[in-house]
Amino acid sequence: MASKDRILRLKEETRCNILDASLKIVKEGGWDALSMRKIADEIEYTAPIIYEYYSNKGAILLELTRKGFLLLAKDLEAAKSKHRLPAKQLEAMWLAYWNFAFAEKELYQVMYGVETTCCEMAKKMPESELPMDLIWDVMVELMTPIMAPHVPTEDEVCIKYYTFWSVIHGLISINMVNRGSSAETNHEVLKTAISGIIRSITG
Amino acid sequence: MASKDRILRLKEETRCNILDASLKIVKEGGWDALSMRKIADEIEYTAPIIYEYYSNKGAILLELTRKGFLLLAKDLEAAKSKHRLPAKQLEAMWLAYWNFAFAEKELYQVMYGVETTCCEMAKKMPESELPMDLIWDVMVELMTPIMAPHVPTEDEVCIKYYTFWSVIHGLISINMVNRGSSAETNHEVLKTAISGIIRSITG
DNA sequence: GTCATTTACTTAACAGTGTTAGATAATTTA
DNA sequence: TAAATTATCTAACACTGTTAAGTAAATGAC
Repeated sequence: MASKDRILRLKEETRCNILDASLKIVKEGGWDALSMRKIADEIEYTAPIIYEYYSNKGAILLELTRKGFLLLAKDLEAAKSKHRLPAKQLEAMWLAYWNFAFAEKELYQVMYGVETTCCEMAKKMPESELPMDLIWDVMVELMTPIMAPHVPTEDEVCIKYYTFWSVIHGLISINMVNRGSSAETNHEVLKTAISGIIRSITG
Repeated sequence: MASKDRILRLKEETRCNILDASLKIVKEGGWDALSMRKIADEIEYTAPIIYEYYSNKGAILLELTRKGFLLLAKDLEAAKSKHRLPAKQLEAMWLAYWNFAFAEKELYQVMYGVETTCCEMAKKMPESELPMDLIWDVMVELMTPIMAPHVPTEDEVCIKYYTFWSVIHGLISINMVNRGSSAETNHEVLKTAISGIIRSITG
């Protein structure tokens, strides 16, 4: 029954190919260009086949966001591991977050609903794999020592965390929509914001 | 030739009706529900008629964003006029910005490309009516005295302004996508962020 | 008032979308 | 080899934005 395994492996492969094809199409022609028939073309099948791997187009987008968050989490972990001091780690992580958004622009877009449909989608995500919940724990762990000697309540940490997140995400999305100001200015804003918040957190 | 005037007035009215109908449809069924045929239905015409008022669907969205920014600008002006101290004015304006985003959720979405298509659109906007350029002047005027006695360079003001904007917009969009945390927490974040930045600006 | 012209509006169609049902070809099982 | 299962495709449905051609109504000139 080794053939069963081979078939299962092939199925897993086309499942993956569908995602790859989708991302390729989006990278080439934007989110509007993404259609079931084009995906099918790319993987050399006809459209209905896709529905044996994903229940609908939304499921594909959902899987792409899942993939995106996994990648982001990996990047953040890597950034953290490059430093020892919590403050430095935090700074490196948010910088990595920023870099990810532009390196994987299309993924970031689907992750944070730069599209209405995705917006609805994000709300349908199972609690356990919510966007930033994965990273939340790590961040909180970092922020608490930074705020020492003051021992923050959970609420305090929460507020600081959301502020942090907002600054970065806001900067990114304004940059994407509003074609932002110069790259230098942007990086300046980013650094100012990060160090400013870290300073405001430091006890 | 008074009939000419009446006809022109009627035309202007249906032009407006198209926008109203669009907004109504979006408010009832989300951005996905918006279609030319549904708009036509709403204004009791057939679809092709719309193309005599707007060259395509994108033009309708563009006009909606324009309308949105005008409304926002009015709200901000009103908020400012309620205070005398620059710091208080600035705070009130950003609070008004926040309130607008949720009171006119659909407009805010089309304004800041919570949709890919809109994203592209925003880039096509004529320089003169760029999203925040209208408000820019007012903000800068406010920030300079706050930063006194230090006389900031244009770059410094720019960076502070962008930081401000990012915090608020980031908070809003994270809230919209990620169904945010509790309303109290959010308001806390908002106030913390606003007062924090104002404090960091104050010379 | 009649006729020609313009304007207002509709119907029909094209090419595309997501999605489903039914037919067909290929493979595996008995 | 025959039956049953699986893989795949074709055709269709109900939409989408958009355009071209046709029809009815209002307006103009004589």
